[in-house]
Amino acid sequence: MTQFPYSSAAMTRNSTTPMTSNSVTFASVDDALDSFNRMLQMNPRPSGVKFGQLVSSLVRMKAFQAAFYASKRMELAGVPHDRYTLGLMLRCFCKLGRVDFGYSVLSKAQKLGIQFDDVMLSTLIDGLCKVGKVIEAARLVHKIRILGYQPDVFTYTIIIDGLCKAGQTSAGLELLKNMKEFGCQPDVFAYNSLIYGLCISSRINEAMELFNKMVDKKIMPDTFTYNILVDAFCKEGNVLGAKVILKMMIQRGLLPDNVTYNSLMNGYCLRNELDKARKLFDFIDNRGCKPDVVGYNILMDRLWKAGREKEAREIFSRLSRDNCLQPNILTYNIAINGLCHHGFVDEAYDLFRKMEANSCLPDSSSYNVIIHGFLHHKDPLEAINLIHEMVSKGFSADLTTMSLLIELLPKNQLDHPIVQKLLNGPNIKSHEIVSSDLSAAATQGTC
DNA sequence: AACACCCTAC
Repeated sequence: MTQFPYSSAAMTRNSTTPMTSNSVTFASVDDALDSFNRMLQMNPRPSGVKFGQLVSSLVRMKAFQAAFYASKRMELAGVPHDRYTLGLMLRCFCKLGRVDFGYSVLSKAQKLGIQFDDVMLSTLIDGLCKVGKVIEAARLVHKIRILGYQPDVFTYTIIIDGLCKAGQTSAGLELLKNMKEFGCQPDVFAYNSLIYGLCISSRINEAMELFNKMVDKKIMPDTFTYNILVDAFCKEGNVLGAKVILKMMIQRGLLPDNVTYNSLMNGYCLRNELDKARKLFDFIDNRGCKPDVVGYNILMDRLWKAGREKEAREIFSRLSRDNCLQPNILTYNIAINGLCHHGFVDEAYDLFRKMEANSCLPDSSSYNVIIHGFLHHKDPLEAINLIHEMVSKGFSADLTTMSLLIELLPKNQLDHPIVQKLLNGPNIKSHEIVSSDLSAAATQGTC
């Protein structure tokens, strides 16, 4: 095992990936940032390549905000960007939903005389799709083709995925034909995107046809393919269909994973078979393939909804006791919602306030859930304060929350100054606030 | 160095 030389914390290379000179893995985001801070203080400073490796490790941990900051600090410290670090920065912006800054990375590359490549363009196209700008993304593909870039199987798959998620599955199927005509062979990724698109548009029969077609073409379905189909059958309440797919999956030599089990558990719950769902949960637990956070979330939510309070609470505390698992934001939102619906609003509020300390910042859903709790069961005036707090943090109260507030608030409170402000003042869109720091960096002309 | 699946609020 090779040690990254700037780290005091224990650090491992990912044993499942080949050991390459530019891949380095940290145990946690904090470890990576500690290492980064040490590197910045060193004299002489480590090479740009080492900084690039570090930023890359943050990106692989999906710590995009941290990766962006690191990359920015590296730049301010005078370490020059190269094609690699600019590509990472672009990826961070796109993953954070800031394609606008993504474009500025490209112009920055141009200014620095760094030629951007197909990978960077594909990253940008994916960023556009992910913020719902599929048409702009498709136009960009057209434009780059004119400029002489050849879209490859990645680029096409990104657009197909974007079209499917925008509800344009038929256009996605059309693009599958077109890419073949352009000499680009679709792979398992492209088929998975389309099968997923057909499933979420309730076209499960066509999804199965496409599945058979890909097998005919000797493109081997993988775990993702089977998971998509298992989930689709489960959501239809057709657990028998789901089991057929599961059997096919196992016959192919693929093992069901947490995603498969979670979908099945969800399927049983939707059929009101909560006790198979529980059995399945315990079955996974006894198999060495532990339930993951999502599994806990699904089961806890369905138990709350079935009014099985004691069991729902037990699932939550079991998750909190598990050393390997961390409740995520959805865990809290589900628990808060369940508590509120059963009248435990004070307890829900305590949990809401504990989120931050447990390194889970409340999001707009957390606020909406607790505010609904207050509106329904307790004190509409307290709800006003919370709405004010959420808006001041840059989240928007959703329409349901606002209309519920107006409905439930005593008439003599409607002219409450905070209420008037909420009703008249423009709410700040969350995405404009979440990355206000990114905006600051952008307006300084540095990115 | 770019792409895919499972969980919340009405």
